[in-house]
Amino acid sequence: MTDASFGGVTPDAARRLLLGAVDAFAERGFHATTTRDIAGRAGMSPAALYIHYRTKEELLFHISRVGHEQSVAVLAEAVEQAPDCAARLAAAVRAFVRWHAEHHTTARVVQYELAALEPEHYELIVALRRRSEEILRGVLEDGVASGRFAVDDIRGTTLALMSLCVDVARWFRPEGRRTPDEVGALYADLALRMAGDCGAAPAGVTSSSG
Amino acid sequence: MTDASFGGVTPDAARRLLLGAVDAFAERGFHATTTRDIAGRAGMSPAALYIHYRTKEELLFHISRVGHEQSVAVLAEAVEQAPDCAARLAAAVRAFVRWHAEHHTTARVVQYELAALEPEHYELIVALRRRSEEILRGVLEDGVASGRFAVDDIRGTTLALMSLCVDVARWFRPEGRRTPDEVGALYADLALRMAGDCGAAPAGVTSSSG
DNA sequence: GTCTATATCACGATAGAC
DNA sequence: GTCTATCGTGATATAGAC
Repeated sequence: MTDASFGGVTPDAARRLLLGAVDAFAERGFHATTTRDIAGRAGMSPAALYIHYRTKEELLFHISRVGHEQSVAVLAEAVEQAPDCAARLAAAVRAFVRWHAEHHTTARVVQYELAALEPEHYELIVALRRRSEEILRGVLEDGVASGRFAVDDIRGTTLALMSLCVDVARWFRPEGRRTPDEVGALYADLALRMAGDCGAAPAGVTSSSG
Repeated sequence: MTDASFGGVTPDAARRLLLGAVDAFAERGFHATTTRDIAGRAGMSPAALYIHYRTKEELLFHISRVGHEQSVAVLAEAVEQAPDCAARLAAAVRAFVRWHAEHHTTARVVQYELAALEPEHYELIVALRRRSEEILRGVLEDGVASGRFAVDDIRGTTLALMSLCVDVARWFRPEGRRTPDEVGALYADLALRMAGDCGAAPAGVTSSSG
């Protein structure tokens, strides 16, 4: 099992099913995954799944909700702790990317299997996702207002930043040449460049801003 | 039908099936799409599909191959025509993004349904995709060598650029607030910033190539 | 709560008439 | 080449014993 994010889920069988579903969905996709496969990974019979979850889709919804809540929390925490807006952007992107790399299995399900959710579940998840976008956009807006960043199209740049961070879940492999932290650091630098950050690059010239 | 990229496919029924498959795969994903659905969109019976294609997977392979070949061609052409390396990067990203936005239906299938391909087909497609990456990396390398760009991690930055461009296919909607050309222009500007382009106008003044 | 066994259904793909 | 009809398979989900 790739992920420790569902440690709080009880009973034990429900958690094992959840972890099995994450792995299976990430590998094959929701529709190509069978309930037999999920139950098998959890060491149970196919029927046992339905004791803990009403449908296969409910499993996906559970994974998506917990995953999104976690990534939003990570992002929000990173933004809170940084002193100025350049540090906030760097910390936000770094933390968000690191989460998507470390939890790439969960993240892949969370980000790329949304279409398989039932309409009302989908709406709920999209609302969560919008919060991530708003946090990032807020950082960009502050930086532009304070003169630290130079961005014409804030919405468009936010969208691009989200794209960049989220897509890490698609290509990241733990056996690859970069650690989650290294990808986070690279992407934080790229984000500052995209934001037109003038104060950072050459020699540690930092102008504090609100 | 959203796409005119398969105009050369004959006979007519084979093309209609291909176009139906593109739409269906883009909407629901490969595994959630039924052969009945594809045939229905083409105005035919389920059995007719098997006159023109051996399996459902063969349809996906055909779409993926043609789509990838087109996007690589668009990218290669853009790179060839530009005079210097900054113009090359801008033109490459602009053209590549525009293709992914204009052909977002095809592009979505091409980029996000690869996992459903049979192993040998998958390998063939991945080889095509690698060529896109190499073109972009080449532009970055030239720019760094000539001193025009400032990039530490060329491979990583290439990966990020690819991510950014390709992900356009996931979120782009024709009814959204930006045209394919506008997204292309924005992303070309962002790409120059990511490359640390020093010779361009001061940060924030988006005088990108248009 | 978990199992074995199974109901029910829809899928991909084929057969054979025209 | 296209149709109607259908085969065989494997899917989700349920029933009922333990």
